[in-house]
Amino acid sequence: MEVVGGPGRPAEGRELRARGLETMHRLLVAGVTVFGRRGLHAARVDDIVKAAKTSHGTFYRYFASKEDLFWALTTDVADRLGDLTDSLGEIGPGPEGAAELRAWVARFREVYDQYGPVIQTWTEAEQDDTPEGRLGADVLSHFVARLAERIRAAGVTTIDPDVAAVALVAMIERLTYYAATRQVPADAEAVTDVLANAAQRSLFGPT
Amino acid sequence: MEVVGGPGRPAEGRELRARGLETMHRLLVAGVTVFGRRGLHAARVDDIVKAAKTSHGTFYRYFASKEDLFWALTTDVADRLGDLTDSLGEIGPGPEGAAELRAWVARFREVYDQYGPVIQTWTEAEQDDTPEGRLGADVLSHFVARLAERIRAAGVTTIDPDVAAVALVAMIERLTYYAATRQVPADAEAVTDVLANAAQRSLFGPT
Amino acid sequence: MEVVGGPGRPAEGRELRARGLETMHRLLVAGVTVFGRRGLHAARVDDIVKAAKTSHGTFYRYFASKEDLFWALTTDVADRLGDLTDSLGEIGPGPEGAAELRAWVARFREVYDQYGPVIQTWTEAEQDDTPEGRLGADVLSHFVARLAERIRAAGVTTIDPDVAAVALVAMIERLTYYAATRQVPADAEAVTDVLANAAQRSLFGPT
Amino acid sequence: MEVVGGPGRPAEGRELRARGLETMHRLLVAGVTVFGRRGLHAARVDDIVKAAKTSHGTFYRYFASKEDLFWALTTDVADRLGDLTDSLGEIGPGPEGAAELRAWVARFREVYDQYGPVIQTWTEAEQDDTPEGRLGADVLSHFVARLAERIRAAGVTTIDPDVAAVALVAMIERLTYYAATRQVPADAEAVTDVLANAAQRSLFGPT
DNA sequence: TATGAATGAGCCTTCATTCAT
DNA sequence: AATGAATGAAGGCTCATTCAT
Repeated sequence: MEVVGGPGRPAEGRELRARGLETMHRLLVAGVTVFGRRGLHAARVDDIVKAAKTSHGTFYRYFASKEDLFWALTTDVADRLGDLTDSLGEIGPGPEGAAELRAWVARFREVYDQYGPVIQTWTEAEQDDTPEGRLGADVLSHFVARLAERIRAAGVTTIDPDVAAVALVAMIERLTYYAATRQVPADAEAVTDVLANAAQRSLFGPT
Repeated sequence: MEVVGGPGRPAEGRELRARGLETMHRLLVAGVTVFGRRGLHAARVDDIVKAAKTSHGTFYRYFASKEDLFWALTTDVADRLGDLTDSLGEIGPGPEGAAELRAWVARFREVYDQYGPVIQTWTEAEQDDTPEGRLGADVLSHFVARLAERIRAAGVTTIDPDVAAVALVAMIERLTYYAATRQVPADAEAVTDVLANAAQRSLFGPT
Repeated sequence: MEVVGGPGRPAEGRELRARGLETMHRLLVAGVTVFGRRGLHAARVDDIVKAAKTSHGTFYRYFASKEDLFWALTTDVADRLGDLTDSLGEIGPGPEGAAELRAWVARFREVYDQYGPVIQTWTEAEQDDTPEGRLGADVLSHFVARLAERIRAAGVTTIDPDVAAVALVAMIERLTYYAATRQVPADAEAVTDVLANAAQRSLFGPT
Repeated sequence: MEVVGGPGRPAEGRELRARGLETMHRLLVAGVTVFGRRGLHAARVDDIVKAAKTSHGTFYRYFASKEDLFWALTTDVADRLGDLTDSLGEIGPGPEGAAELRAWVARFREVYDQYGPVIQTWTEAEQDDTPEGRLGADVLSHFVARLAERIRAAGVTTIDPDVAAVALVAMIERLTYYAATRQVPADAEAVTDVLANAAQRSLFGPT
């Protein structure tokens, strides 16, 4: 569960030296862990700070609030999922389409391995009605819309593409979650196979 | 979003007169609403009490704590889902199987209409490690196991029944959620159709 | 140092029973004391709460913040000073004018006995630029303007009425303060005499 | 608002090179500004450090604490006011006395122009009960006592010299403050005239 | 049975001060 | 001599829960 790239921006426009950068990175990683363990509301800044082996004062040097850290992480995920979304190529009933779908699901899982806990927390009831609170939902909407477009492009007519897209994303997200948290007795590959398979078959019938 | 039957048990074993029953019922209903709007942690007793048009003191006459109310609701849902689980008959590639599945999905949606917000909150990270906290997860596990059993009984071998069951439940739950919260532009019937359809095709190929 | 009338309004529009009213009153009185002892910024809610023999939670039932309590007190003083301002009758070189002025100074001292600490805190540097922060300054401005008007009406020309008014208010406020805090070895009557006397002589020459 | 002479003593007894002196001077000036803007308690070291265009670490090379800086400034003002106090010559009903008083008020204003914000902050409630905290009050007391002595020496009997002295100082300080902060629509000369005039007339009758 | 006032532990946030470079 | 990162004690505020009426 390592956070690799995430730029992350300091509260104001300060320039950060290597040390500061490292500290902020530790906080981001700790955020993923703690939000994943307790959820946004129940997570205490104290937990995050302890996980990052730093102090309260330091936390607020880099993030304006607990929520700010969460949004920073959300933005990171949004970027990753945005890239992922755009990377879905043509799908279809044939083996190439199946391979494409499978590769895509595999890449989704990679993002999930890093940011899963953040994504899960998006569903923590109704992140209020602030623009930031809706960010998670927006990312998912965009994600779904793109998939629907691909399904439509593939000429699927036996099923409503929009609804199907939601259903698929739901399935992928939840199952990946169960796999990541080991609530399902199957390894990553197997789960990816099942997902790609089920998706393919739901859309196009048996391969 | 009305809570109809809910057994409802007072904090201790007191006998309740009509008025008390009424008050408790209002609290249960308010609980569903408020937990759905804000999640377990962010929900304030004050919100619930206001929604139920009663007072703090009264709340604690009926429930030992905020969590107690939540568990009461969870138990209600558990009962409902337990019944639902057991009601799933034989499924298979034929039209009878498809009808069975569709009817089952439709019944699931009924429960979801009443208790959706509670079910969603089950996913709020890490309901602690108390037995009650795990109740939600347990209910879902049982639900999934039963479905896996039915899938296995139907002779499906092209796909791992356990994994497939998780995937289906995930899909059903999430999509019903989107439909219930109107995040998906399709009416209840359409969504039920898509779900039953996709499930059937994932498991048995095209109908 | 007793706060008598001050309506004081609860955070929202709650109706208050006798007990609540009494608690709020204790908080207002405690506020005067503590703000007077430590100033607005250095005063801790904890101090106020202890002085009022109540708890943190209770404090926030009645006031949204420390500043809110302070503004409530400021509003009270503003009312009192507003009344006082309007009550200044005709002044002039004769004995009636002198008597009027003396009575007015005496009434000022009464207000000061109750709310002095709040008035002093108004001068705590630049209460920011919020409307509330400026309230204190505004009250004083109005107070001064009214006095200037009376001076002008009395036909004083040897001295700029506006400047003279500021000077008088300054003198009255500070000296009353020193008297109230016993930093000056003279009793209330003596100080009132000196003030009325000095004012009268500054404006109209010796009596 | 420039701090010119200020002895300036480093935290310990270090010798300071030109650069260090410069830095310390910038901190003293920044202190006057910031304390004036926000008061002693609300002023943040961060504000001062930013205003002086230096860093936290540097601040503590020169001053042991925020209060230390404040006391340094207070000591400076004390010196200036001490000189001023001693410079008040004979006053009396005649034109020489009037001229003396006027010149003295003008000199007071000069000090106030430089250190006004510090003097104002002296009134911030209860500078604790430390010797340093009382320094401001002590300076004023001494100032008042000296003036009272001069009044007594001038043979004034119609008014209590001690009380009159306090009243005059209060008037001078506040009015100078209003003039310095432009809360009064009159220029420096005019205010000085009014003050000298009012003082003279209060003590000795019309000139 | 119901109400609303009171309590206080707990969490978020700030900021004076110290430390490492 | 200077910088900026780090620290942690304090203090504001919230909210679950209890109490008195």
